[in-house]
Amino acid sequence: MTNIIENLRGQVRNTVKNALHASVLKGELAESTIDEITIETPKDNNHGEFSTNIAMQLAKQVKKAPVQTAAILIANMDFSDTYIERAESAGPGFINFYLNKSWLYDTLKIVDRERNDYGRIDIGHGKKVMVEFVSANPTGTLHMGNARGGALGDCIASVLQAAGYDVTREFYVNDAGNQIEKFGISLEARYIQLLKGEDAVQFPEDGYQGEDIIDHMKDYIERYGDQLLKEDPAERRKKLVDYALPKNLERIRKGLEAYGIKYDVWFSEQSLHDSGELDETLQYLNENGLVVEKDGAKWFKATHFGAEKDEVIVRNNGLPTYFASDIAYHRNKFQKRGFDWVIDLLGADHHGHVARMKAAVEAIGVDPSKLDIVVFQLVRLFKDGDVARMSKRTGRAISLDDLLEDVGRDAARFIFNTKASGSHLDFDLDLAIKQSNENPVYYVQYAHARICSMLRLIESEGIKIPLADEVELTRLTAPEEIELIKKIAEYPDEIRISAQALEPSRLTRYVTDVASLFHSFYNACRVKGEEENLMKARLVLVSSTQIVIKNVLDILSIGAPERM
RNA sequence: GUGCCUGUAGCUCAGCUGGAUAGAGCAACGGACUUCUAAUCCGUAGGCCGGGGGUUCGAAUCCCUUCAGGCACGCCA
Repeated sequence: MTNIIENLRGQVRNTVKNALHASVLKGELAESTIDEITIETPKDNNHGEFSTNIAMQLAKQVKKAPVQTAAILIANMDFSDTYIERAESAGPGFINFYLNKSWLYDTLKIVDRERNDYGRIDIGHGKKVMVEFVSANPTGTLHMGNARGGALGDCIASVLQAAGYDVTREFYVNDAGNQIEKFGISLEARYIQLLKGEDAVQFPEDGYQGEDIIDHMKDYIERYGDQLLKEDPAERRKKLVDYALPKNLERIRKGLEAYGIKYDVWFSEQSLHDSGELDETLQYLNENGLVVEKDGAKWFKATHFGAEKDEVIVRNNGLPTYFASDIAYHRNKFQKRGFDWVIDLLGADHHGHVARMKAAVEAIGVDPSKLDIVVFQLVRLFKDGDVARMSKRTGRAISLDDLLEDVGRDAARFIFNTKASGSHLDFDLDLAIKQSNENPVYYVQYAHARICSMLRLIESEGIKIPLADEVELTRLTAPEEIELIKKIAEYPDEIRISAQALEPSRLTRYVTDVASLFHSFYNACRVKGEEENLMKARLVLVSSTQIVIKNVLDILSIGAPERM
């Protein structure tokens, strides 16, 4: 639960703040106001561990050149009880801070103490947050878009858990409304076609063309025969939907589970109709003057809340729209179930939903900042060097099941989390399948397996992996060792940033960096066979690296193999 | 036409709240296995940060404009 970097940053910030006070008190600097002292981490090692640009920001107020201000501040700094060794003015007026190496050795002690919990922080304070993701129509199978949304949503949820939030993963089941109608009509058409021939009935223009619909009906006929031919059509469609829908849902559930995703709640849209919550919501909006009638339909005045246009919530045939259910659904999330923060994941093709959903949340009296909608860009699939166009209409998309079979869960989850959600993702199927160095997931897993192998060998020779407190960590001085420890120290802060940005893709990059620094260390330094104290110190470092890699892969739900 | 996303090395992408000399992986080229896993490492090369303006001590980052690609603009979800 220790964020090392954050603590150090705090030390630096306080040092600067105190120096600023002291300088003003002594009359060396004019009084000034500054919102916040920003402490940044320079990318160049020669610039120390931390730096601040305060002297440049202050230049105008104190009417002094930044370099001069920096010098005054440095002269007034007190480093006692901190890890800071020295501060230097550099460049146009930066102040760079150089730390005493002991912070690195203390880092290894923290990792050793926290073990599986290393990296966990508590910025969430147990706040209740829901992450709703995938929520695919149960009328068909899962496709590449769902696969990206799934990997992203699940990892966002895990990162938030690691950051101290109380997280609920939820799948919204669209088991009501228009698309279920279409589902029924499609099933019915296939049912009749299978029994009476292709030409017996025309397949509806906007029906679901997928093979799975036909398969469902083949199975149904096998079990129950043709008795539904004589049935009233509405009743017939209902029976077919009642048969196929649970099967689809079960298949979706199993597919996602194989992908490493387990939901806490499967929430039924129909339940909002049955419980009366949908009607209540419509009534609430109506009573608050947020509904207008036009052309026989009822519209929600989304424009009142900054949206571009109003939205139909009840059609002129009297049926509520999907959007109406979604308002009731969010009312349920916030008000019935008391979530403090709700995160919805949406594919870019639904980004039009963002503005109206925000408006709707405000309309039901909830602070819209409590709703975050993460819009992720669509996936372009490459195969044999060409774009493999996926078409939902013809049902020829690559399914999640295909993906898991061809690519595997680890590679798929890793690749989907290498890109920021906002960037378009090219998924190279051939590369993903390849078990070679071109495929980044193996690079990380290999580092882990390599460490496990080293530790196994050492232990087989009767040497115990020592505790960090028992060894001379100051023996670790090689640049490869220092860089690796620094990277390990960053982990808790990396969790913090990933959680705040809702970007787990940072973690795949982070863990790749750890692996890379480890491999460099491995090639530069030997462990087994070294002088005993050095070997022990390195064993602690190697073991810490293993812990960090394992912890990150756990968050991403990617396997950490002990052998490869 | 309007709105949103994206434009950074040959390819795929990082670049946090504006900071110091723009990074990584892959591909290319040259090296390293009698020693803890070579699915590895070390090195070389590769750039008008789409273009043009502006804001300021300082811009890949912020603002305006323009070009290119993706997506969305329904009483579908």
